[in-house]
Amino acid sequence: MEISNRLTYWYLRNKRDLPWRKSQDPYQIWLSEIILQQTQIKQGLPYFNKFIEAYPSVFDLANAPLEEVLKLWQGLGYYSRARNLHETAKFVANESDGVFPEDYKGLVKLKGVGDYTASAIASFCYGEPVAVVDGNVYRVLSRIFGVETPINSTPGIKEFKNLAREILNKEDPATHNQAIMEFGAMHCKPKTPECDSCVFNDKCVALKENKIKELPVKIKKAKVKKRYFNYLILNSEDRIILERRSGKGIWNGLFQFPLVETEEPIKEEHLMKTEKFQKIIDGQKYTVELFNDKPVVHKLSHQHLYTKFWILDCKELPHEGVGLDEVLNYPVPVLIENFLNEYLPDDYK
DNA sequence: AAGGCGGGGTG
DNA sequence: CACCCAGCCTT
Repeated sequence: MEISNRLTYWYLRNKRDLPWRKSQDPYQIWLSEIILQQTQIKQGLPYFNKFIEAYPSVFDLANAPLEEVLKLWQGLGYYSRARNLHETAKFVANESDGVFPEDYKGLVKLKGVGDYTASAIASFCYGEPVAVVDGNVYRVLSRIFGVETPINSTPGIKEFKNLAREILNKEDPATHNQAIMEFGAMHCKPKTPECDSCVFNDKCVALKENKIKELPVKIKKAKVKKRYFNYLILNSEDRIILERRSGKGIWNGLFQFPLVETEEPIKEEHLMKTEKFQKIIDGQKYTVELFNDKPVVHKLSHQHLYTKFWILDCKELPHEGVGLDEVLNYPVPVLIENFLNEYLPDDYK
């Protein structure tokens, strides 16, 4: 109880004023938690406001087309969150009268809702005494207790969940959970924690043993892969070809131009010999021009995409295509959006 | 148990 | 440059 009291004491004086903290509506809490998965509040906040404005209720979200939801989500990343969000909204609206499950057990069955998110909703909305463990909680607990078990190992996940349970204030789990996360985000920060003014600086094991910089321990993951993208912008009378990505890779459900991916950087002569290029150009006349002399490097967490945009001016498109005036209505990766903002004439924006 | 999935921000 | 972020899903 001692730890929870200190966290709450700190929290009540330092907490940020955030829109979802004014609400106990499971729809709003759920929406905020999905948006904030692996996402900092500063980045997620404008998206939360956009979504609440566009979809005030779970029925509004459920009735929207997936493409519209993806377009609103554009730029936030991890797009499976948006697809799961939409699917869960349809489930709650159509199969459950718009009522969310009212405990952890029911919540965790929803698509896109795991242990963390179910615990957050259950404690914030219903006061269920379940402990949240997110990146902030790992950091705070590992430092206060000096736990060196890797946070992304199976034993680590169990150990930290148990620790979080032990210190949980079961009288007010909502405030406790908010407090420990906010404390981790704003005070017990990864790089520059403010130990001098910390409410735990009399007992923090990491501080005492000078291990602040080493904790929490995390197992390193594989390094980034390089990929070489060549996008073909087939332009005929201000209409171009867009294709929808599908499958298990990046950007599933988003739109892009016809893509030639190669193992190595590629020159124009080689590009023209590729199967995809021949298929898309289909024997007709065209002129080709490289839009960007140096490849655009787009960095994801685990891939670096070296990208060239080739402008192909041709007589007709292989199919109807999309007018330049409506391209920006499609959900696209930031890489494509950035290109379009350079390529499109101003009157199309 | 391990790998994949975005984009923005920090030191 | 490395590391982090109110994690989850699939294999």
